[in-house]
Amino acid sequence: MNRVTAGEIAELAGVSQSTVSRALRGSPLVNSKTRERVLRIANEKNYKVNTGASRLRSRQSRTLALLVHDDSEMGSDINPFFLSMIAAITKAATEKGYDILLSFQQFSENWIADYENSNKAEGVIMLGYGGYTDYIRKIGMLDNAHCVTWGPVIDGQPGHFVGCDNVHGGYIATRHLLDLGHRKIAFIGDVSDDCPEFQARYSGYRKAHEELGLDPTPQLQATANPSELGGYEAAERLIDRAVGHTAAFCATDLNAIGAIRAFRNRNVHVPADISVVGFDDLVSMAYATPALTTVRQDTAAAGHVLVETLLDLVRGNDVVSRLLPPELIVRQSSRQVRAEAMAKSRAGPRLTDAGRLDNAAPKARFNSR
Amino acid sequence: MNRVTAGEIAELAGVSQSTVSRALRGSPLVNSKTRERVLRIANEKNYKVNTGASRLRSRQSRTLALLVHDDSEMGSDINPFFLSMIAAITKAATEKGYDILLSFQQFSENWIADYENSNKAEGVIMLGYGGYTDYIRKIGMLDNAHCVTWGPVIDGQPGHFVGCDNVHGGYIATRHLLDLGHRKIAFIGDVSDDCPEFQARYSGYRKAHEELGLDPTPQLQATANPSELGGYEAAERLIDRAVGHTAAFCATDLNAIGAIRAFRNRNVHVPADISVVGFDDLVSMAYATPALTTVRQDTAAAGHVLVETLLDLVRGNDVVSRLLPPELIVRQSSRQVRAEAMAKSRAGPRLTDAGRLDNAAPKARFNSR
DNA sequence: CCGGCGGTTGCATACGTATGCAATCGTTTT
DNA sequence: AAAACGATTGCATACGTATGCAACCGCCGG
Repeated sequence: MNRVTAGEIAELAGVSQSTVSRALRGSPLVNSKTRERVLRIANEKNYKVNTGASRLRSRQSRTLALLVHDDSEMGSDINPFFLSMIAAITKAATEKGYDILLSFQQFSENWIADYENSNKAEGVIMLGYGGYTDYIRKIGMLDNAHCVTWGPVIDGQPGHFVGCDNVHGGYIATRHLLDLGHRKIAFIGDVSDDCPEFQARYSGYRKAHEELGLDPTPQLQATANPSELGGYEAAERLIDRAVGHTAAFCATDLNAIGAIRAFRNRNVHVPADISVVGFDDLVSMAYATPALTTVRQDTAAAGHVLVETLLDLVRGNDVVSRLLPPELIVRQSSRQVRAEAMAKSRAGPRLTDAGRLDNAAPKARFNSR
Repeated sequence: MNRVTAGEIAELAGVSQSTVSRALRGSPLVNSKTRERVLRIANEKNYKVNTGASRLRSRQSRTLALLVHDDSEMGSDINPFFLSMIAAITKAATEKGYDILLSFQQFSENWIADYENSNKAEGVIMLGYGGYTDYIRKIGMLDNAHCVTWGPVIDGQPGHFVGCDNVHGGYIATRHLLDLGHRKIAFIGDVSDDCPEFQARYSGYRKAHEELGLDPTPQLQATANPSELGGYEAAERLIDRAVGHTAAFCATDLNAIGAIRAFRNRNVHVPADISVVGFDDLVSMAYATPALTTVRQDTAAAGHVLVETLLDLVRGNDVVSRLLPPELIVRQSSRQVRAEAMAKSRAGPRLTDAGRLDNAAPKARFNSR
């Protein structure tokens, strides 16, 4: 516990407490010689400004709350992508001199107001509340709500959002597969209104097709909740439909991992028989077998933009929702379509497999990020 | 910003500010009828206690700092295991009514004192400071340092540590391989003084051997820093040594993933030719190919123990360092040793591989955690 | 010589809460 | 009936800082 107060530092420095406060906060009112002396003594005595008093007097907390949606009741782990975002956001906030109050919460009505009413935080960043965008938009309409949400950015919508350009992400992923010669490309992911992000990825998928005058049948779309198991089940349904797909674009990396496992179980091998592209670029995707071609979201950039946007909001500046550009990372799960593969849409016994293919493939680049 | 104060609630409720404060904090001095009325009004007006004032007056912050070592300058991502720990710790703190202040920091001398001097936090939990255990032990000697570190627990050492029982973890992993008939088991991991955790895992590895009267040669140990690449390089060295190992116990899951990739590149297949066991049970290890047999550290339990230990410390109670029991999770990367494999220690062309083995193996349990 | 001005400093105060102490009131004990 | 007691409430204050305002000092221009 700190027993040293600004008053004691003042006494030691032969000045008043006011001057100590001003010196520490970098006020131009203080003579540089005085400031130097005060800082030296404060440092010697290991003095730190008492945050309680500072917050009370200044009515500022220099703290941002980071709310991460906790869906652990659904048995699923926290999405690794969010964990990467947490680190990025925290570092960005630290750079700006702000602390991060971390919380994993179930959804409830009054968080934002609570954080600000109690002066625990000056603003809130929300992560993983895709299912609650409607409510968040409502919150966003309140002028005094300092809240930025990582999520779908929709033109003209109320509220403040920062998100990945999912349409473009879906586009480059699909375009990559089209460029490899694939013409029957499945889409694995939820395209319902519940998941605007995934809808956008699907929309990019359609856009890439339309550019080439193609019109993918709805049969090629398989709904999956954004987990590994979701991808697994969706891929099974897809195989049973026998639509002749030679590639699959999955709305998330976890979907992709699940789909690859389902394909393998049915003796459909990636990338020999089918190419797979994911979305997110989770850390471990470079380690998967085969290493996953995917669309990377730049979490470090996202962290900076989220924090800067929120601080603008806090300062009363005008703020616009922002889209961040994703990037295609080509690894080993996607390759040129083979004529024979076009014919093979269902499982059958095969001798080749992922393992051998790795060796047969051109020397794989080791992507350890 | 909260314009509602306890005084205003008091006026509305027809009581004094003191009574409001007491009612909100659950003091037994308040009549239950009065308390009810105060709570109702406070709720209606969406009143929240101003944390600044509360902290100043009570000299408590009801906040714990969570310091995560940032080694991003070394190009490596944050260890996924720590990310899992962060979530667990935060949830445990929330249950106890404490907020978590999250920070990713380079190592510096004065954190703990700084957090407490400024009354930002009542205590500190440190994650990922394996390389600084000596310094942390010194800190631990200070009576007023409220700090618990996730790390190696060593009998009689000063300071407060909570950690996994790495010796036992190493033991059960190795014992599992021995039970499968393996007799030449490699150890991949750093056994230098820098990494007491890994030393402990190695010690468990030796203990399992000694129980059967075996004495693994030092040739079977390959040093690796705890990354995927470290495991990759160590495995390559191991293969070149041609010591005839049929199994490998890796100090971390990332090491294991890297090693499996290196083996595959040399046409040594897991688990056909060699069994591999990891350590940590990262979320994605169930998705790896083959799904990794590993030693799980229960992060949820770790979070609870860390928080409870720290709170005990804050309250001035006696505290003992605690070891948490790890658990062996058997998946597909380990299997009974084959006579022929004993002879084959170097790479040679093979037709079988992980993919086919998955199908040949007894129906693999899908472990999605 | 005086008024004034820029550069520094100190004084006094308020931020909103938690808590020791005194006060009040109704009830029980002697 | 007086006294004592328990339950409940209000009063008054201090926590440590940030900041408006006044004060002070040295110097310049008039």
